[in-house]
Amino acid sequence: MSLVERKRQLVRDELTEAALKLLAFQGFEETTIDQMAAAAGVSRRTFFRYFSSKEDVIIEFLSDLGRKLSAALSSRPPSEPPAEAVQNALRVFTDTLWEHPEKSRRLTEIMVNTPALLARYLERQVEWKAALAKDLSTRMPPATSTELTAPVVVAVAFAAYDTALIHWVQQPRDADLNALVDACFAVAFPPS
Amino acid sequence: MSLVERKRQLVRDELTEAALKLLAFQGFEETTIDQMAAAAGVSRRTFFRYFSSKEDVIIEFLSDLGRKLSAALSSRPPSEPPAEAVQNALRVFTDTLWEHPEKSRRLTEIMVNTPALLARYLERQVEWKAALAKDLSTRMPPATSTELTAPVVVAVAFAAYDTALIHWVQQPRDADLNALVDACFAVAFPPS
DNA sequence: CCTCGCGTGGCACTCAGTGTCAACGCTGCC
DNA sequence: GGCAGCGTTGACACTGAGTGCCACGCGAGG
Repeated sequence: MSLVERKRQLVRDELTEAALKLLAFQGFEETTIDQMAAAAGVSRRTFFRYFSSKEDVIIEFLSDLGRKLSAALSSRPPSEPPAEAVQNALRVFTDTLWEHPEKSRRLTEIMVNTPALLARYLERQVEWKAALAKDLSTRMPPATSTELTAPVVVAVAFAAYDTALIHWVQQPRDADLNALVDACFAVAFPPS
Repeated sequence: MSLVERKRQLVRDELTEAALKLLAFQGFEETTIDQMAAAAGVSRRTFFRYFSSKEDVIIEFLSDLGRKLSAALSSRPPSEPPAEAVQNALRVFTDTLWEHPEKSRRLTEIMVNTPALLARYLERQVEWKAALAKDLSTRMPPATSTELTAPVVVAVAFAAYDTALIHWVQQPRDADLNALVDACFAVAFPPS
């Protein structure tokens, strides 16, 4: 990584860190961009050169998750049943969180409990779902499926995952997300 | 309804109608509140006395749907299996749309295709889900269910419904929403 | 006739987000 | 060393969303 790139990364981290500190004891709505910028020692204008909106400071950590999700799905063996393939693809989500467990936990907590952020998250999810449904429709057994099958399976999988995520942040800090996800998937896709 | 109430309703309708006209050939983002207010012949300040945000002009039609949904669920017979009860409760959604078919179709189309509006819709849905899950958990067969079962069932039901809704607006104007919903539910809750 | 209540419009203000421009610093080249 | 080019930055101005405040007008009732 070049010098300029590392400098950019430094400012970026400074900004997110400052934002997290402020959000911790004020809310999200109560925190202004001026405050975050000032806390990170840059101007308001510079803030917008790193993040396109106030929500982005928090939401950014799931920015390339869409690509990772698509890649994960298409790398599943074609023989795998659709529901199972999506379920396994969604593990990259948990894996990504596991790279920074404590930070991910904090971020998810804030995200779930802040309507504006949750809305942005769900907004992104709509795109992910569309992409995954497109991929998945190519691997559906043509006999038993309609054009609705793939989208519904994807939507159901995300519904299960989100339910697990929401319950996770309401539990003690060391709760096991994977176990919750598995439990939710077991309800959503009952083993027949 | 008293005189003042009818006057308020008149302004309200004027405002939504004006907004819809403007949104039709400009986008949502491109339409300003000043324009809507001016088109309805009131001041900007008055606009905010009727709608709490720009999105509200469009989203408002599903304002008391949450209450209706909860009522519908609790009026389902206790003997009904949970998934079926939620599915049947969600029919009030379609029924509400059916009260003004052509208008509902337009509104839904705009809503689904405008990220900001879709986000608001999903935001509301989060609340509805929480309420329904709470209701539903009281009618779960205790033997086979955990505390996750009710939330997952509700989330899956909404996932199916939303998938139907999204597909509905991509189809010809006279497409049957009920048929789509039933098809999506059949995938989400396969008859065992 | 007066006044109480309410809907309204106007005004000023904060904050999010964007465009523009001039200054600064680094890098490479003469 | 000086200079040109390029990217980062900060300052300023501007639009649009959303809110608080106050003063005006109007109908209802004493």
